Amino acid sequence: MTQPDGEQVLQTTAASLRIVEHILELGGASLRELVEATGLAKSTVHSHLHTLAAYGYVVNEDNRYHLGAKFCHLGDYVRTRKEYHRVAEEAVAWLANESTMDADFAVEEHGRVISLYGDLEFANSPRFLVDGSPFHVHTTASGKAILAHYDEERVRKILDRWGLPAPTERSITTEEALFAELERVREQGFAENDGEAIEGFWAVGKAVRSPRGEVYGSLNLSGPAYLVDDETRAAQVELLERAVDRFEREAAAMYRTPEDRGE
Amino acid sequence: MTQPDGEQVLQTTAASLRIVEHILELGGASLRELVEATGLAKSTVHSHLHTLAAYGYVVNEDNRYHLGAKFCHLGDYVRTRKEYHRVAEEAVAWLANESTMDADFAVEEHGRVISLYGDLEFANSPRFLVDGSPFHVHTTASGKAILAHYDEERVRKILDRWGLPAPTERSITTEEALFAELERVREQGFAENDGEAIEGFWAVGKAVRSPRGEVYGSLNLSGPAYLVDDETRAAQVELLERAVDRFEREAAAMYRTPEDRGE
DNA sequence: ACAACTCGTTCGTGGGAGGCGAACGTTCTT
DNA sequence: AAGAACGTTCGCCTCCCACGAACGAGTTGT
Repeated sequence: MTQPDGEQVLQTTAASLRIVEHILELGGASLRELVEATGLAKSTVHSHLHTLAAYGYVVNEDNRYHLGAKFCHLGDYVRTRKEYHRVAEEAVAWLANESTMDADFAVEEHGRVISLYGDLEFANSPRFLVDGSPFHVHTTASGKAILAHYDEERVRKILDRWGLPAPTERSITTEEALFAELERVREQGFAENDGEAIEGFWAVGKAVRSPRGEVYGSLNLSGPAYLVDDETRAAQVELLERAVDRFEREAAAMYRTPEDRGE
Repeated sequence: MTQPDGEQVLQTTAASLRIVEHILELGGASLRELVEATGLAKSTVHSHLHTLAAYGYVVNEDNRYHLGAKFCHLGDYVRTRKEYHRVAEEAVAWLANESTMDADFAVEEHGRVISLYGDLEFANSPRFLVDGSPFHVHTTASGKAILAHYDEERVRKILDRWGLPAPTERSITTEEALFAELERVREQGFAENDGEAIEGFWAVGKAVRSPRGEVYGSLNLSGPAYLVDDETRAAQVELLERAVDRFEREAAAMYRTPEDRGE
């Protein structure tokens, strides 16, 4: 769950947002459950829910509160907002088709990694059940792939904010190790993740960048580690590289404007 | 845009939510634009944005505020929350494949109709450009299909809250006309919409219900009115009926439990 | 059938937090 | 270099949120 940083935030709004996240976490909740989860007074939670409901962010189905369908639309809007969204979707679809693994495209936001488009089979399987919450950058292939192209200061800022929690034994736990890993990523051109976020879950990721070097996000292939040997691993990297290459060329073409020609 | 009803709502939270919706409407906005849109003080808007950003609901890309990727996850959660979501997705995919029209599945929430799953080509075309915001029940095929199975009181409550605005000349504008239309929908088993929400945009919808008669939502086919003649119209209805039938049978099988057998 | 319990809703009050305006910082423009 | 435009920070005053208590509805047990 997302924690607020130490700074000054509007407590009323923050309480409402926390309630939303508790509903998400609990998969729908009764008033009582939310009172327990938040530690607020019954009447307080009630009025938050009332407000959220008035705006359509929450629905009440026989005394259990759920998130409203409005989030679907907001989500769709976010997904289609970026100019490159068609290209990204196509890339993911192509990868999912060519590979036996899961494919997705993830972006970094506020120092966390979030999957924007994805064709996820394994991740949703009972064996792994990846919850939707954003991942820490240092535990994912996508995060490392993206961070490898940031300058050191930007990386440090993220680490300062979120730290280096270790969800598994293989997770990176020191800044030193992370910066070494990022160097390795830059050298080999892609990032790998062998059970660093989720036990037994493997992934490769490669950053997608604009001609100017800004990082859009990262294309990734992932699946159960036991399916991966040297051969399949090489094949996944090969696929990724082709997908990223096409993505970057198409995005570049899309952004080309008269002034670019002049320069 | 969603308006709060007259009741007492938490003003701080409400202001934050309104800011979110303004960002959506404006497709990303600067602080100044939001100050103008909301009428609040610069510093006030700023602190709202700061709070929303702290929780990941808003991102700042070079001084323009956008909605955060977190909405994608919340949206995905909402979409997959309902137990029938797989069945609904399959039904939409099947319809989209069989028909030349757009297919979608919509639900009623807080008196508005919202499309949960959809394969929308025409609706996103420049000619129509359906914005994501929820529709009024009386202007859509899905809304009418759903309302036809509600009791009169429930329908009146919705009308009292939202009224009967007329986005086009063909829109239904009186309660009387709407109730007559709902009666017709019940008789023929499906609802039709000929440019009542959007000029030149046609749709048919049919409610999907549980064995107990609760309405899950409505499956719909839609597209440009100029593509529709008597023959295609009949074909769409035929497809819809088959899809709804399968949906209902599969959903019923899913919910069948030992106790249902006993009763 | 009644009482006891649980859970959701409503109401009135005090104190803290949110909204405002002014001042400051920063980035472009001319 | 001066000015404008915009984002950010600060401190105070007022209002509105958070609380607790009382109420109502629905459920269980004996």
